[in-house]
Amino acid sequence: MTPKYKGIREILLARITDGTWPPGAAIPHEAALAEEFGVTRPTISRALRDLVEGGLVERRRRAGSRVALRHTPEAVLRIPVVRDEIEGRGGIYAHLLLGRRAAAPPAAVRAAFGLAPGKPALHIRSLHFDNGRPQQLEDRWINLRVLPEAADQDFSATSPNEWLVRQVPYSRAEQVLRAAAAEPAAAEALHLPPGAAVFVIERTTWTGGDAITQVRLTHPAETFRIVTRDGW
Amino acid sequence: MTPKYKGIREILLARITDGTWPPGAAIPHEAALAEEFGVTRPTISRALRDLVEGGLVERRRRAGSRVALRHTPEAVLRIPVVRDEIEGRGGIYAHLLLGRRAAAPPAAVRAAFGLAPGKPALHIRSLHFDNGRPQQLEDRWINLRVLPEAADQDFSATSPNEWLVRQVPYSRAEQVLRAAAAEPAAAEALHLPPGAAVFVIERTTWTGGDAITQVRLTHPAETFRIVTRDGW
DNA sequence: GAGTGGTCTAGACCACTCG
DNA sequence: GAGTGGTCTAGACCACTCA
Repeated sequence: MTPKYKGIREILLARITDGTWPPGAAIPHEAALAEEFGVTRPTISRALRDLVEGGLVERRRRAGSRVALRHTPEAVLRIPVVRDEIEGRGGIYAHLLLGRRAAAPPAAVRAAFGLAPGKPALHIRSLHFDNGRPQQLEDRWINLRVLPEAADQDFSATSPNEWLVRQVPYSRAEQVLRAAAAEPAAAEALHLPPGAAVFVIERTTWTGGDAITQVRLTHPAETFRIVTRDGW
Repeated sequence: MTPKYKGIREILLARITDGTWPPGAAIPHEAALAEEFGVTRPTISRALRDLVEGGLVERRRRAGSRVALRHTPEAVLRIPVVRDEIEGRGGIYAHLLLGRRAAAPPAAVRAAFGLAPGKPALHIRSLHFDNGRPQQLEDRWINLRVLPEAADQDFSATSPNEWLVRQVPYSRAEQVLRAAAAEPAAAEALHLPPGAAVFVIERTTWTGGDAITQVRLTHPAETFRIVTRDGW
C-alpha cells in the first residue's frame, strides 16, 4: 500500500504540471487541502515538503504556498566511485600507485587543512584503469593532523578512497566540476596528447571543522560523463 | 528557537563524525533514542530521515539503522541559469539569437519527443554573453506537439529558457555533464580555437510523459565551473 | 493582530524483514 | 513470529510574516 502522502504528492504534482496551478500560482492552504483529501494537516505538510525539496513549490508562513518559478533547477549529483563505475559496466578495474610521500602541500591545501607553514601532509598520486585504459588520474592530499594513521597505510592494495571511506564518514564536502586542457604531466599519465580536453573534479572533504582530504580527479573527456536525474 | 529534531540531528551527526559510531556501526533503535532525548519517536524519525537523505545513515525495518559506508557521495547540483549567474557576479548579460527554425530533429531528439519521422520541432541556436565575451552557446529543440505556442514566440527579447520556465514547470529532467573538444561551429561561435576544451551540459526536460525540450549548452572551459556542496 | 506554515506529542496500526 | 521502521491521527502551541 502506498503511503497517503505520496498519493497526495502525485496529485498535487499533476495539478502543477497540467497547468491547473501554473508557475507562480497560489496553492490552497494546508488546512483546505487536508479537508479535501480527508487527512490531517501534517500529512499534507509532508507531501508539500517533498515538492519543496524538489524545487516545485515555495512556502512562506503567512503568505501560503505557491508554485515555484523554477529558475534554478536542482538535481542530485552522484559522483561515482571509479571502481564501482567501471565494475558496474562490466569493465576490469585496476589501480596503480604512482607516488606516495609526505610533503608540504600547496597553500590552498594548507589553508583547508589548518596547517602551519612547512608542516607536511600526505601526497598520493595514483591511476585507475578500465580494461587497461587509464580512466582516472587521482592526485590527493590527506591531512595527517586528523588522520595520522594514513602515514602507515599501504595504498597499493587498497585505494586511498576506499580506505578513507572506512575511516571517517565526512560531514561536508565541496566539489568543483570543470573542463580543462590536460597539463603535460596529466596528459602523459592518461596517455593523451598534450592539451587534450579532460574532465576535472576537485573535492574537499571535511569532518567537523577540519578538512580531511583534498583530491583532484582527472578524466579523459571521451570516456567520462556524469548523468543526473531530477524530479520523479 | 531551533527545532528539536535539528538539535538531535546535530548530536547524532557529531557521534558519527567523531567516531562514536564508526562507519557500518549500528545506531540505537528509534525508541531508545526517543527515550534518551525525551521526545517521541516521530521526532527521532525526522532527525534520522535528514541523515538518510544526506547519505550518512541507512535504515532497514527489522534490521535497524546503521552508519552508512559512503560509497556514493551525493550532492545537490544546481545548474545555474546563465543570466542569473552572470548578473550575480556583476557582469553584463546579453543574449543573441543565432537561428530559429522548424525542422526535423535528429533521431535522439525525435525519440524523446515522441514524434513521427519527418515531423518538425523548433530548433533554436543562441549565444549568451558575459561583458561582451561569449559564455554559453545554446542549441535547443522544443517539442511543438506539447508547446505549439512556441512557434509564435519571438526569442530575440526573451531567451528560450526564461520563456519556458514561465510556461511549464518540468516534472523531470535528465542531464549529462561532460568535457569535450569544441566542434568547429561551436569553437567559432565561442571565439575559441578549434579543438579547445569546452564544458558541455545536455539537458532533457519532461512534463508528464512527453519531453518538452532538449538543450545542449557549451561553455569555454576557462570561464565555467560548477560548484557543489554536500552535507551540513 | 491575525493567518499561515513549522513542529511536536501521545498513541496507534501497519509493512517489511530477519531469524 | 516478532522486532523495527514507516506512516498516520487528532490536537496543540508557536514563530513568522503580512496587512
